[in-house]
Amino acid sequence: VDDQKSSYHHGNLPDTLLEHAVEVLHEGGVEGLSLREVARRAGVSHNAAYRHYADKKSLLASMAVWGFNTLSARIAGAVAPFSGAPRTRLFAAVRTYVNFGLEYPHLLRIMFGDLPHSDYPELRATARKAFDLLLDILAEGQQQGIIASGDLRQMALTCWATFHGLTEILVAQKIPFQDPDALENEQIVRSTLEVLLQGFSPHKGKD
Amino acid sequence: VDDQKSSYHHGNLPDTLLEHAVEVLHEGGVEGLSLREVARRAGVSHNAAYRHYADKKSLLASMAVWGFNTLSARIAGAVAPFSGAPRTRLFAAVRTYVNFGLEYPHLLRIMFGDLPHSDYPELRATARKAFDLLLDILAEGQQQGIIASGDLRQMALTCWATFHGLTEILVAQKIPFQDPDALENEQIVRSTLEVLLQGFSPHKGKD
DNA sequence: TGTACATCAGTGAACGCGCGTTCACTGATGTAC
DNA sequence: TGTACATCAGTGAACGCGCGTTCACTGATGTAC
Repeated sequence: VDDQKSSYHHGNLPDTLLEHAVEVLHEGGVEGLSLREVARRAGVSHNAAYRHYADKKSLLASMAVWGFNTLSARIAGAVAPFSGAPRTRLFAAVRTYVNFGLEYPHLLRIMFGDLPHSDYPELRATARKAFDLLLDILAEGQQQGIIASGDLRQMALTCWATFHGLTEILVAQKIPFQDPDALENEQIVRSTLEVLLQGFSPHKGKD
Repeated sequence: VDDQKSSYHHGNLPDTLLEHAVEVLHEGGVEGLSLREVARRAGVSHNAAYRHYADKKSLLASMAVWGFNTLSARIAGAVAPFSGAPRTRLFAAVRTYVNFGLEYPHLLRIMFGDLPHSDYPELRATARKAFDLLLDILAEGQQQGIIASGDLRQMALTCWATFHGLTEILVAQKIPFQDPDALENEQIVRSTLEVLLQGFSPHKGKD
């Protein structure tokens, strides 16, 4: 961001608005997110946004897309160093997911359902991209024999759902036991993943 | 509800408001929920609610409490016929949970986090009651030896998180594969539970 | 290099709206005697 | 059983607010010649 820039033309308003929107959302939730407030933060008149976003929902959609892209990038980054070790990769991935959710709880909610799904194909595509990262890791696990053969998509869905739900619960601080000896988030994530991996394991203990 | 009742005094406004609030929420989400609209539906002046609810947040809290109570009652009812069969009980419970979420998606979100958690002890208590139902079932499973010994609360948390997340994903229709041959919800729930139960199983296939 | 002009990106005033909440009130209810 | 009166549960008008969106506009930019 260059302060020397012309004070009339902004340079990169769309992205600047997006950044401030994410910030406003973070502070006040969806209820507190208004185009006017976002414009205010961007130091721009309250209707300048209409030059770049058709309406409020359009901005929300862009935020969700940004969210999925950021999430994907973080997961990809967290997973990269552990090539060939799907267990470690998976842990890195879900840990990243949970942390992302703890960092942007309201954004996560926008990403999942505050928007008319099918109206925004770009949203769908970026969500799909994030899901594919998970699929790849599980596929690798399957090749290495630590995950049973079977429908990978179903397993990926179960995995996603588990950590999505865990994130929401951690965010809400609605864990119904809040003892002083409560587990740290990190540990909760780890042991949840272990349950899941045992469930995915090919070594079935038939009884 | 008695139409013959005095037209001035309503009889049971608090509950009537609550019912309409749940309905309004269902139709328009949190964004669309206003005290005025709720009052309108109840056929009552727009400020009559203040006689029974201190403010809007207070009504939201009551809605969340209603949600947890309803959820608990449904789970208890679904689970009751299968005394002594924890596997079946667990399936009934999680199926009920998912269906509840599909029926009241916005309510579920209010129950989980739209509210200042600790400000509403009644909320916490009713949430806890629902969680205890799950704990009981898992405890029974542990006694019967189909669930490994270990921290029940951790397992219950994992279980809750899994199906909470699954519900959100199903609600959002954000399942990244939407093939015509996609699994039915019921089947997704069942196979997810099977993964989880294998994960909880005491018959560990150490490798 | 200089100028005319279309295009683009912003401004500021104004619109209509529904909201939460407060106020002074009024009608109905129930209790003391 | 009858009446006075406190209490309770509703009403209707009014408040101030911030919102999304539209309008006619103006300043900056870039391109054709």
